[in-house]
Order: sequence, then C-alpha cells, then structure tokens
Amino acid sequence: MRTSLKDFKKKALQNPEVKSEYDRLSSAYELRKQLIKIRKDAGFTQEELAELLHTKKSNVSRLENVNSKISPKLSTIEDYARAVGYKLEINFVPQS
Amino acid sequence: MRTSLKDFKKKALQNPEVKSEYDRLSSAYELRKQLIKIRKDAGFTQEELAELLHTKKSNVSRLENVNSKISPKLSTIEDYARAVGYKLEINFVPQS
DNA sequence: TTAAAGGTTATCATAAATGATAACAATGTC
DNA sequence: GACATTGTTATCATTTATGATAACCTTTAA
Repeated sequence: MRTSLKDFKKKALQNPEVKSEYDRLSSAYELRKQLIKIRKDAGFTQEELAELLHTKKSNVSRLENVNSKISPKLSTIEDYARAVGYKLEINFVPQS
Repeated sequence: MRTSLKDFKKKALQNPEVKSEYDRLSSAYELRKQLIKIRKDAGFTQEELAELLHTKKSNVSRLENVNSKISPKLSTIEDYARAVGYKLEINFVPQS
C-alpha cells in the first residue's frame, strides 16, 4: 500500500462513521476467512461439507464468499462449525 | 437515558473484570443472558435501545427472550452490541 | 486439448428473521 | 386504589437468508 493511500485510510478511520463501517466489513471478512480455514483444515471440499449440512455446494460457496452481502444466521455459522469439528465462542468486548 | 454511553464505556474500561476477562458464552441461552446484561450495564431500557436500533421495543424483547425460537442474524447481534458499547468477537474452537 | 474436480455466480422458490402495531402483564411510585 | 414505566406476547406484513438448480470459471492432471 502506497503512503498516500495509507494516510487516507488512517484519516478515514478517524471518522466514526467510516470506522464502524470498516469494522463491520473487516469482521465479516475475517469470519469468512475463518470459515474457509476450518473447513480446509478439516479436509472437506465445499461439496462434501454441503452434504454434511444437507444443502448444496453453491450455498456453502455463498456463505464463504467474502463478496457476499448476506449476514448469515447465527445457527448457520454454528452448524457449519460443528460439521467441521469446531464450536463457536462468542465474546462481547467493550469498544475502545 | 440514565447513563450516557460515554460514561459507561469509561467505567467499563476501568473495571478490571470487564477489561481483562470478557464475557464468554456458548449457548443461545447464555447469549441472550449476555445481551440483557450488556444492555442493562449500559443503562438502557428495551425501548431506548430499540430507538437506537431504529426498531421497536417488542422486537428487542423477542431478541432477548430466552424462550424465543429464532436464531438471529449475526448482524442483528452485532448491531445490538455496538449500540450498547460492545463489539463481537467470534472464535472457532475445536470440539473436545 | 481434453475431462474432472473444486469453486463461483445467477436465479427463483421457500422458510425464517425482522418490523410494526396493539393489547397485556409485571413492577414500582404516588 | 390509580398511574406510569418496563417488558411480554400475539399477529401480520415485509425483508432477507437459505434451498435448489443450472450454467459457468479455474485449476490440475491425463
């Protein structure tokens, strides 16, 4: 990232509105990266996982896709995690 | 509003318990208990929080209600948490 | 260069979460 | 008692996630 762009990002994040949006998007991004990671660590393809979840690979792809506009249900994430041998741990941490 | 959000945040960060070990939950039941806890800690009624979330108190009640059969969207929980001064942290932990 | 495997995208139908309204219960205060 | 405040429950409308199907892209290996 070039310096000017970095500066812009830094400045933009000082705007509370922009920052909250950034936090939301980045957390959604992180979530999907984690989903993909635990699936691959478990050795499943999307299609195999889809079968475990009684659904189709296209739906698994949509869930994992970073560009997706959806906000999944909590149970969907829980089911996904359980199918690949994980469980969800949710913490509420004070905003700083 | 009884307690301003700013006052709450300040107080929360000074509290060692809140700062060092945040609230953990594993089940939907504990999730809802935590939702109620962070709302009350922030000094909001359901109606006040509903207004912050641009919704109605009955919907907040439904979300918090332990007997509720719904599995909320991730964004709903995130919005709720942010409105009372928290953010969500989600971890995938291996099933034991 | 083919085919197969893994993943993506578009679309539509359905199920379920959420929004809104109203009536009600519980609780405390005067 | 009457009253306001807070939270609950039921219901219906609307929005949205999810299910299903099909076509497509990308990579890899034969």
